[in-house]
Amino acid sequence: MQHALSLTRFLPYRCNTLARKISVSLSRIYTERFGISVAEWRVLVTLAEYSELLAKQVGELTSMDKVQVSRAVAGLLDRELLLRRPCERDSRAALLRLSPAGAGLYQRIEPEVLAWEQSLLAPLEPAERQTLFALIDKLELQLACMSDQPAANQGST
Amino acid sequence: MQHALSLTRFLPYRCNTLARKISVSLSRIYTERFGISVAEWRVLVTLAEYSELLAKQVGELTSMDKVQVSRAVAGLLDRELLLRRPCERDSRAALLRLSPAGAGLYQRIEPEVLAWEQSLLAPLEPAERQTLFALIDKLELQLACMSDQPAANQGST
DNA sequence: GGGTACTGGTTGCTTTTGTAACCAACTGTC
DNA sequence: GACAGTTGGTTACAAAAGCAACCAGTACCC
Repeated sequence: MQHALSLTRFLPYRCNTLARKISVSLSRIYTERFGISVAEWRVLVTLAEYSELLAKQVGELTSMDKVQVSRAVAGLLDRELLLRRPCERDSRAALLRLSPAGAGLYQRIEPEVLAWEQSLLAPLEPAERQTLFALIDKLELQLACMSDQPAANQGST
Repeated sequence: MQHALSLTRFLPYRCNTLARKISVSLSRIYTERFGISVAEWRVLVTLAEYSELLAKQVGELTSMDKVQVSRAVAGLLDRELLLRRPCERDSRAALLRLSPAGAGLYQRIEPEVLAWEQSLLAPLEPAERQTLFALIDKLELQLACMSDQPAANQGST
C-alpha cells in the first residue's frame, strides 16, 4: 500500500504527544507537590493576573468550559484558596479572587513553574521562542477559520 | 502582586489548547463520520505503514501505552478491521495487520485527513513547517533530558 | 407585570482515560 | 527441570472529561 501519512510527520499526533509530555512534566510541580489540578492551576494563574473575575470570565481567559471552571473553583474554595463575593449587578454571578492563602500558595508555585519553563525552553534561542509562539498563533487562527467554513479546502467548488 | 506568568505566553497552556483544538477539528473526519477513535486511528495509520506488527511495537511507534493499544485493537478487531495471527516466537504475543476491510476504510479516510492537514498548514510556508517540526523535536528532546535529571535547571549546584 | 427566551453557575450521569493488579508465557540460573 | 524475575497483553477499578438537564436570576417584549 502507498502510505503518504506517517505519524512522525503528522502535526496532530506530534502536537498531541508534545502537549501530553509537557503536561505530565509540569504537573509534577503543582499536582504532586501541592495537590493542585491543571484546571485549578489555570484558575490561580488567571486570578493572580486579573485579581477579580467572574467564573465566566475565567472560563473565557483559560479556554475552559463552565463545568471545568465551576469544579476547579469549588475545589479551591474548599481549601480556602479563593474568596467569593456576590456581584451587585447580577446576583447569580460571583466575583472571585485569591485569598491570602491562595496568593501565598501561588507565589510559592510560580517561581518553580517559571524555572521549569526556562529549563524547557533552554535549547531555544529567543528568536526561536518568538517563532514558536507565532506559529502556534497562526495555527489557532487557521483552525478558527476552518471551523467557520468546514469544507473550503479543495480546489473545486 | 507582581505576576510574571500569563497563560497567553505560557507554552504548556498554548500547546495544550492548540492540541485540543486540532484534535477536535480532525476527529470530525474519522470519529463522527467513520466511528474511529483517536487511538484506533493511530493503530490504523501505523499498521498501514508497517503492515504487520506486535501490539507492543504499535505502542512504541504511537506513544500509546499498552492499555490504550489493547483497547484500540480490541475495538478494531470487533469491527473486523484488523487480522490477528499468533506469533511463532512468543505465544503470548500476536501479529496484527489490517484486514482488507480495514485497509479499504483507511484508504477512504487517509485522503480526507491529508486534505484537512493541508488546509491546516496552508498559512505556513514550507520553511515554516520545517521549523515547526524542528522546534517540536527540540522540545521533546529537552523534555526527555529533563525527566532524566529533574532539577538541573538552576545556575547554582 | 406576566410571559418567553437567555445566561451564570451547579449537579448528575455517561464516557473516556489512567493506574494497578493480574494471567500466561518466556528467560535465565542453579 | 524447578524457581525467580520479566514481559506481552488483558481485565478491573478509580480519577477525570464531556454532555445534558437543571435552577435561579436577568433581559426583553408585549
